[in-house]
Amino acid sequence: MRRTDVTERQKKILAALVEEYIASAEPVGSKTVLERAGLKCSSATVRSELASLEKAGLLEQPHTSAGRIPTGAGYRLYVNELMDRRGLTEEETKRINEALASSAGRDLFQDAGRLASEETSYPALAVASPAKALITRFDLIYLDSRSFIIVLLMSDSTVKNKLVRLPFSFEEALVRRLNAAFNASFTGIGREAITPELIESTELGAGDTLGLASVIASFAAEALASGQRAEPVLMGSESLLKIPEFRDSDKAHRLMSYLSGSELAGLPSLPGSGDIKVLIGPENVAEELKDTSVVLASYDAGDNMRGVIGVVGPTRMDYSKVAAKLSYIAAGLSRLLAGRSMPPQGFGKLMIKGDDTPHEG
Amino acid sequence: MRRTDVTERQKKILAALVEEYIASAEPVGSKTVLERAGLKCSSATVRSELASLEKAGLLEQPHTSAGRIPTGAGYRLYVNELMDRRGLTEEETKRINEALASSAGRDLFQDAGRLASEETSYPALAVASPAKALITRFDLIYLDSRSFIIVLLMSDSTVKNKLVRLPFSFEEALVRRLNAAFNASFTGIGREAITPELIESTELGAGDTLGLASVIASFAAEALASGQRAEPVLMGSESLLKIPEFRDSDKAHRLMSYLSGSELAGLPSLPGSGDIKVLIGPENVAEELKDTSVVLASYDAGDNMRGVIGVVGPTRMDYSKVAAKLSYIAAGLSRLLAGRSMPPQGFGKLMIKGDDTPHEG
DNA sequence: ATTTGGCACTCTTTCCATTCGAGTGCTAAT
DNA sequence: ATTAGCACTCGAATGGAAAGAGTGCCAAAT
Repeated sequence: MRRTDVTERQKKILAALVEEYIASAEPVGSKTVLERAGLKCSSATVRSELASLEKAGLLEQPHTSAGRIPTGAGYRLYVNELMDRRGLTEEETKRINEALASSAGRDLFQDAGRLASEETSYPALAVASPAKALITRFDLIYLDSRSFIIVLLMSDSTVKNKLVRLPFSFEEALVRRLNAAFNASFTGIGREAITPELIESTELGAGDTLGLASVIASFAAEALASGQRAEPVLMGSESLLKIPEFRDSDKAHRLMSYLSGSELAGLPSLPGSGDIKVLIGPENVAEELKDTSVVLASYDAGDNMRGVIGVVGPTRMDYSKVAAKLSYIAAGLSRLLAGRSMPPQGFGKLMIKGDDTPHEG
Repeated sequence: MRRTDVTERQKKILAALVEEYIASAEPVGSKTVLERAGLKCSSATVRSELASLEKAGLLEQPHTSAGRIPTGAGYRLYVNELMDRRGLTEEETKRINEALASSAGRDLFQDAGRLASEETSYPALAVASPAKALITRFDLIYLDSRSFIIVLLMSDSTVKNKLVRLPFSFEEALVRRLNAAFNASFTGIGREAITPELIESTELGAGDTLGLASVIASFAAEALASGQRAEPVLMGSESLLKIPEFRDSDKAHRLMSYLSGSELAGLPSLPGSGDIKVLIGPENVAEELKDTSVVLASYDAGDNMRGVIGVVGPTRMDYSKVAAKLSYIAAGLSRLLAGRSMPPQGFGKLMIKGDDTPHEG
């Protein structure tokens, strides 16, 4: 059971078996291991070694008289100690760089997720860790006697806005007074601090008899709340269907439903920035992921925000490649998001940060 | 071949067969038809009628000595003339109403898509037809000597914004001058009108020696462009896997890839608002959809915008139910989006319209 | 004490032949 | 026209039998 029980030769055998299994998706027998590991012994010897490894809980047999496949523990040992951490080819890094660069600016999360999925051919998900941003500043832009725009500058330097159009008239002066009042009492507070009492006192303070304050407060509350929930994007879930393990429609369906439906709440404590976290099969908490592996890479999204990008695949997965690619993509994201010190595309040539993805009629 | 060749009894038989096939997903034989249609004749008669229908191109046999299934033309006749357009049950309408109401405001497209998918148990997609919105008004909010916010009010009443932070200082007065200059020369124009010359003249006019104008112009151009492309959302594609026709992983994979990857450019000329369009199997232009059916409903998204919501499923589909549900959802969307004259959720009680979905660090 | 060749054994997979059954098409009688 | 009856067809299900892959173990060899 203890790793120290595993001899050098056994490690070599385990590594060969895992690699073969990753490539072939089929139980591996003693003969095949022998070939791949290039050992100087007979298949009988390998067999007895395999039996030991099985006793140690690193391998298992689907049934008597089939080859063996790694257990979760087997993969874990492989990933921790045996795996040869090769990097990416030049072509691969180039491809990733280009893809990230070309998506510059818009929908970076989505594009990064798509990229991760395409590169690994597994479903990918990307989350920006919830920002606990507060409101730094209010601006109310008076448009005409019945409408104005609320512009909120958040502490994480995002900007949110809403156009408010009312069925009755109000004065520009009122909007100005409200602007000042909100800047005074609604900045730097959390959602729970927005109470009916606060709204009422703001209303009184600004002389608002029309209820505008409650509209503004409502939007403020919404803005504070929306930052709270992470919004995971899932890309390329259809690639599951190409994986032998998920040829079974039911299995694929279960996993896809979980991925697309879940809040991904089960996402484990995020790894530190730049780190890679590999969760192998049974190590996953979520029941639905028990026989899949999850590889996560975290990136620095700037302004103290941390994001995670990851893929979900069969336990039989080229961990080395996948980890390298995710890691590289995550680094690229960090570079693009955290620094943002490179010139924007288009006409400009200066650094820009903000929100440019509105949608809604 | 001409529809007039089809006798009343044949229509009855066709209808029974289609309905049975929709329910069972398996070729239907003469005996089953007889039972379901409740005809006063024998199975032999039905058989000869079936043979006629087959000759007319409305039915086909997967192989000799199996039951029959409808062809595209068969479904078409059924949908056009035979289908009994029953409405929704009270429970169904209630469920849809509640779902739409609860999503009020945020991510309505996405939620509507999800709803459509859940209700029909087919993959659903929702598109807002591209708005050709122009910029109505610029507001530049000066934050501090190195940053300001650009707020754009678009002609479709959405609002877009961006926080700009620069590595050098500038005066509030400059920002004010630029604000006026952009309001003068950049409102009401299309993207193609934003030329280097225009930017330069604006720069000169406002006395901008720092290049701020080009940053603002760049964002303006981006805002004008982003409205142009429709952004389809696809929901519930995993439900494909529950459908017998798509138990085959390869088939499912092909379709899912098409749906998630495509620009949905193949979406046919949209039906008029309130209309339902049914595209049966081979009627679809896209090769990938040749053996699926697409049901589309359009809705009115306000401000002259039109959206489409639809589902993709097997040709064997309960057209009546699906059409009714989509139609009802589309009507609900129209109500929520076009009018928007109902009080917003939260603290407010007045009508609100705008953009509240920023994301990006 | 480890390694090895050999061999019996176990299971799955594949293949074939057979049967089974649903459904048709045709014909002759009504 | 309709119908009962029947021969026919073709896929689906059934049931071994044979093949193949791989193991486990033992006795001999190193």
